[in-house]
Amino acid sequence: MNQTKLEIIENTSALLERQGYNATGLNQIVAESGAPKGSLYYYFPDGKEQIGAETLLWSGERMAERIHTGLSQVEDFGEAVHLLAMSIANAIEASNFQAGGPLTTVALETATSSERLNLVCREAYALMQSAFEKKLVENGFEETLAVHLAGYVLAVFEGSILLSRVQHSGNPLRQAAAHLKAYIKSLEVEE
Amino acid sequence: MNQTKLEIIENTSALLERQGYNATGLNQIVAESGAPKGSLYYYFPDGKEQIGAETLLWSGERMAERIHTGLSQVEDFGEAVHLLAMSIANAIEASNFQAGGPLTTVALETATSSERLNLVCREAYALMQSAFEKKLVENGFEETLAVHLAGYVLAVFEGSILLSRVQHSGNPLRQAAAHLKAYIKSLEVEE
DNA sequence: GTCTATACGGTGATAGAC
DNA sequence: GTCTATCACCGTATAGAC
Repeated sequence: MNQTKLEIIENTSALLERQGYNATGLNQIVAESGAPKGSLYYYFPDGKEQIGAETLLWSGERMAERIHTGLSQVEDFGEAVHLLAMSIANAIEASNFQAGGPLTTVALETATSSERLNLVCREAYALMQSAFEKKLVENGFEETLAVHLAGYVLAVFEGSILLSRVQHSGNPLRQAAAHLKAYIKSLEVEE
Repeated sequence: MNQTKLEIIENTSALLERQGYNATGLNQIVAESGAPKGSLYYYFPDGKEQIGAETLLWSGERMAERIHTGLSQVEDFGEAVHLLAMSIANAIEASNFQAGGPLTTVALETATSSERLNLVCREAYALMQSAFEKKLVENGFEETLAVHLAGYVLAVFEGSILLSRVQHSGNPLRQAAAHLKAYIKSLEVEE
């Protein structure tokens, strides 16, 4: 990918994370990314919606990677998920609660207002869910259970990250991680 | 509360639920609510932010009520939570995924950009969490566990409602409800 | 590929008549 | 209490020079 284009996407990702889609203007994107002002519509002929779509897909891929590498630190799934949640909680606090993933806010803003952005959000979440699912299968979970459980884990992460950002504290995420770990352990025993 | 003011708040609540805060304009609010156009700043001297704040608090109270009455249908907490989730899943589908609570989107949009709205979101979530917590205490859960567990339940609801809205299917919420019920049952046994 | 200038609609907010 | 008129500003998008 072109260097300028990548720079636009990277900076847009950060803006969407902080402000969401509707609050982020094109002027702000070119200002923050330092990209040539006249080249925006050259790289993204469809305008803002295309910038959003490409940014969200790119972000989803990076998030899935982060989940994958985070989970690979420990073999046991319950422990690995707990560790990952703790590291995210620290990162959210360090960012002054402006981090937490660019997807959630935009996904809600566009769930019914832009089909293009909605579809790309679905794909991004699917990538993240797959990362959890893969680790579950490695841990010996049966395939269909792994899919459902991965969706549940994703929901817990998203919900507790939301509460952490709103309450300006990493604790909701940390407590959710503890409950999630306990639940997964109870499933591992039964197998 | 005044009739006109209430009508503005009710309609704003629906708009925030569908579109979020930044996508909702004052013109749209007066159009949709049928309220006298000139009276907006009479009832809400601080403008849009005040409309948002009062709407979110009002919505939070109503959501907490709904949780309370929903949970009171069944005695057992695990069963009650499951039943509530199922009824929300149906409601979300019936709304074409435009429902799911006005808080989540606005809470994320304003988490770091408006202190006033952030504080009112926190209060709204606290009301909802209290509704879960109260039921847990009634079920014999120890106080501090009840608080933490209520926060976890709230996170699971928020996260899985998000996924349901994005994926245009009530299933993420339904599956999360099943996992949540199983986890709660495992805690009940231990007590 | 990148620039400047600009079109055009919509935004939140205010003033002053009634 | 409610209306209309109007403000200054910002949004996305486009045109045309270079």
